Amino acid sequence: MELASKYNPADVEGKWYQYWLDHKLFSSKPDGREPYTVVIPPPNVTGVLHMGHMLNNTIQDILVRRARMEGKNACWVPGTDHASIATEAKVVKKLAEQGIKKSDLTRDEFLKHAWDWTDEHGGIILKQLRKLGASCDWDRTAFTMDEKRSESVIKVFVDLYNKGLIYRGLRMVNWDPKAQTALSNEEVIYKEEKSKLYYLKYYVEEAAGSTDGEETDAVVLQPTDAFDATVKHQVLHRDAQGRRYAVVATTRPETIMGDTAMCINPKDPKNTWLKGKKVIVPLVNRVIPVIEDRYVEIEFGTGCLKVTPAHDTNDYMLGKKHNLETIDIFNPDATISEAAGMYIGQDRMAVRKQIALDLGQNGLLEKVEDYENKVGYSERNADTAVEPRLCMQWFLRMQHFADIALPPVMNDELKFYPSKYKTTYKNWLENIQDWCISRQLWWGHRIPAYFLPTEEGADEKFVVAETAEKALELAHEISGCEHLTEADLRQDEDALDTWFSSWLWPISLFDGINQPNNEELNYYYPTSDLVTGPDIIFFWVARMIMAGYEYKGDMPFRNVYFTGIVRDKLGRKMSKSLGNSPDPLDLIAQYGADGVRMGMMLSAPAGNDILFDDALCEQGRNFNNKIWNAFRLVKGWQTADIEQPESSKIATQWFDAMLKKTAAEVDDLFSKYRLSEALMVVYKLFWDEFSSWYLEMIKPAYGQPIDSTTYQSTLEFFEALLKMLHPFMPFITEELWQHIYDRKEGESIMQAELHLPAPTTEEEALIANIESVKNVISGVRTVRNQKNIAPKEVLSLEVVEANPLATYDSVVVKMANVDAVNVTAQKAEGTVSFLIGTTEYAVPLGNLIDTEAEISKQEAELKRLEGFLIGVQKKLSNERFVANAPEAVVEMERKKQADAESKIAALKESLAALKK
RNA sequence: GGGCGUUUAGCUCAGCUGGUUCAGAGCAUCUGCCUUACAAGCAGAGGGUCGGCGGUUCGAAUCCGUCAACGCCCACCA
Repeated sequence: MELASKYNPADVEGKWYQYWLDHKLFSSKPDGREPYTVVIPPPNVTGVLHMGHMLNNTIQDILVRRARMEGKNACWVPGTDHASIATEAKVVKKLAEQGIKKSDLTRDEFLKHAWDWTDEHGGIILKQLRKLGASCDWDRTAFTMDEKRSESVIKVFVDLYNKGLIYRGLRMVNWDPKAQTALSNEEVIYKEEKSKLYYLKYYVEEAAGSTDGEETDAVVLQPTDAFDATVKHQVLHRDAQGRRYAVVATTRPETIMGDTAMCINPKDPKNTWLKGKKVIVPLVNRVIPVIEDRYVEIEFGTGCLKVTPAHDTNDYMLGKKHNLETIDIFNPDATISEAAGMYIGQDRMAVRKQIALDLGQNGLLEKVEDYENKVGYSERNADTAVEPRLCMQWFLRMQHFADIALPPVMNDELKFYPSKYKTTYKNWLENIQDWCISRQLWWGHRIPAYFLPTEEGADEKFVVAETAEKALELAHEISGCEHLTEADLRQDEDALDTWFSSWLWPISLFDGINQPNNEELNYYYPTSDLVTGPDIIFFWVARMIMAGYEYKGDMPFRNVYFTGIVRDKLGRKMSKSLGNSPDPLDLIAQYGADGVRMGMMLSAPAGNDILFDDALCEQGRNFNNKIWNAFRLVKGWQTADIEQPESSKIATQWFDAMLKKTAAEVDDLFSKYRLSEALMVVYKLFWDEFSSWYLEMIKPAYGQPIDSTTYQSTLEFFEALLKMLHPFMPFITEELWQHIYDRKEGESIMQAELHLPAPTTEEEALIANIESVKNVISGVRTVRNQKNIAPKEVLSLEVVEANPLATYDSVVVKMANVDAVNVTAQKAEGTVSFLIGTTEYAVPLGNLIDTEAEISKQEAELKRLEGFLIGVQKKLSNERFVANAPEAVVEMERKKQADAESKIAALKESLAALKK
């Protein structure tokens, strides 16, 4: 077989992926083996692969492939999410481009368009995952809106409603005016923003000619005076005509049309004069009462708060408490409504500017200050500020769920990696708020609530049921009206929050809601590892834990591995607008899937953000090439029935030990989810130990055959290395595994088991000895480098007094290219020497030696050692150290001292000889 | 405002419950090599007061306190 000198991923990746598919190697069915289950975090159905997916799915694939090779029944279930709000927005946008407005379509017509869109773009991302090598059981591919999943969602909704955990109510919710839907608290992202603080004048409504005595001791401020929040006395404002007014600081002057009160803190000395008064809303001229509530911060602004119950969560709370009127001045798209009485139909942001001008012109604006505050934005429409809005929504009571979901995480039954996220989780659950689960969208699971016909003005009546037929039965029961038909019932228009379906994912994928305790569910659940980003810990992870305990009575997964966020090499988040996000498929085309996978993993320490750099993929690609070429070398050898050289015998024993040692390290690292370190360990094993040391030790002279004993061992080692690498680099390892021996059709490295025993004490000792041998060889090579002696030129090596590594001389002879390792009592003249441990080695160079340089080198070393010795002696002469430190530590120091002394002696002797 | 985390070589990071000559790895850099698997390579080398200060200890990168910088999460100050 001819092998090119460079590995070409494109030649093999597609071939092996198809092979795996053809032989159903990803497929899993319950059997007697231990299950290993992973459910994919479902990407948006119409999305495309980005670097975050790349990282996330590479990690999952590594875990799954490794588990499979450990003999577990590995099952990785793929699927997609309908992503209600995001997908609906995309469809609306596409329709708009065609000149179609959503409002012109019926629900069914719109859904037809949405399904068309989904069918067209859906699943692209799953196809892309195959390029990466993802070993998902594709036969199990699910969609959050497919039949089984939809049925599960509806069933759960009805169940929770019947349990009294779901309720419907008029509440202040986060409103996305662009998508025109409510959002959950978690879907709102607060951003620090530069804005203005407007100080508005609210004149006091004066009974004609009245003055009262309350203000006699008040300080009268002129409009030009500065405000001082810390004042401890009454502060009263009068205009030129002597009229009294209060000043309110607000960032949202456009909401004054909705003001129904002004609020002060009852303990605020500045504003006591306002107690019991009525004030006039500027421009609007509506008279509103001054109410008192401790909620108001005395120190903020002037201590006066305008209360707009319809448009601010806190104001709403105040409104309820003080029985205030609620005036909703916005339309659903955040333009000003009829109810406002002015600026009707204009956008809120435009009105803010306009009203500031109008207030100023009417002398109602005291001043404007620059101000930084936080404004909530929709997670899905980053440019749209969320508007608090009062409307009827469906909610899920969360306290019950918090109670069942907190303990297992806190007591580590369900483990988080890294564990710092336990705190985040705890914090959220302990301050849990009810979940707004309704969305004013069509794309999603429609809420199974059916309204009965009601007379004008009467309270709405509704029933909740899985189907319209069942709803009708219930309707008959509660209304007592037998003549109601399905047509009389009106189903709620709202859809459910996307996460209301994804929180069931680990159960619904095995149809565990529709068929509780079915065989598959009982086998695969709880799943093993969940790999996801910390940004969806509340959206998804926490809620899956809740649903898991509610509907299966058990955790949905045993471990959660939180990945970092993929950033560019400058540490910036990858984003479309910055254009700093490479297309993963381009990278795969350039470096190969294995190269990109390795590039991702090299930079992905658990829990830290990863700074992605193409250079890492290059490193990955180079490694592929290294593996490829090592294989070319080995496969190029001819075997012969000749005796195994001593050096090869040592080498095979040593590398066998190295394999065992490294496998144990890798096991340990995997158990801690330190995958990038595990990869690094295998990388070094292959590149440094196997390629640079082992293969060089056993390499026959050019054109010579290799003995078959060594050759067989080498193939075994190679195979073991491929297996260790396979989870990280599935394609190249399969390609070479198939070449290394003849394989039967259908066989795959995927199923090959790798289990190595831990190294014995003797093997550990051998490894340590070979480390010393390598140092000796490096020592000789350094001498060559310094003296510019070609590797080809044969040198001699002397060991002074005794050779503790004599057993391995054959290796030294071969690797350092020396004729022999001779023990001498006294170094010959004209040698360059170096120390390995306490043993002195010398390379005779005759007249090549530069005595001066050698002397200064050795003197420097002597100086360093003497300094070191002083430090050790100081330590040992410290009585408290000798008395308090453990015996082993003291003993170690004594050895250091002895070693240093002997080295110093050797150096001095050597220097004396040089100086002769 | 509360909480969490980070700070170690030019870059990205290891260094676990203080003590193996402990200051490490990969990449990058420098020097010399087209040596018959691989220049996407080989052989060597240099590089850090472990963020600052203080403390505990015989002994601190490691434990405690404090300050600083950066990052993230949560929170109803208009």
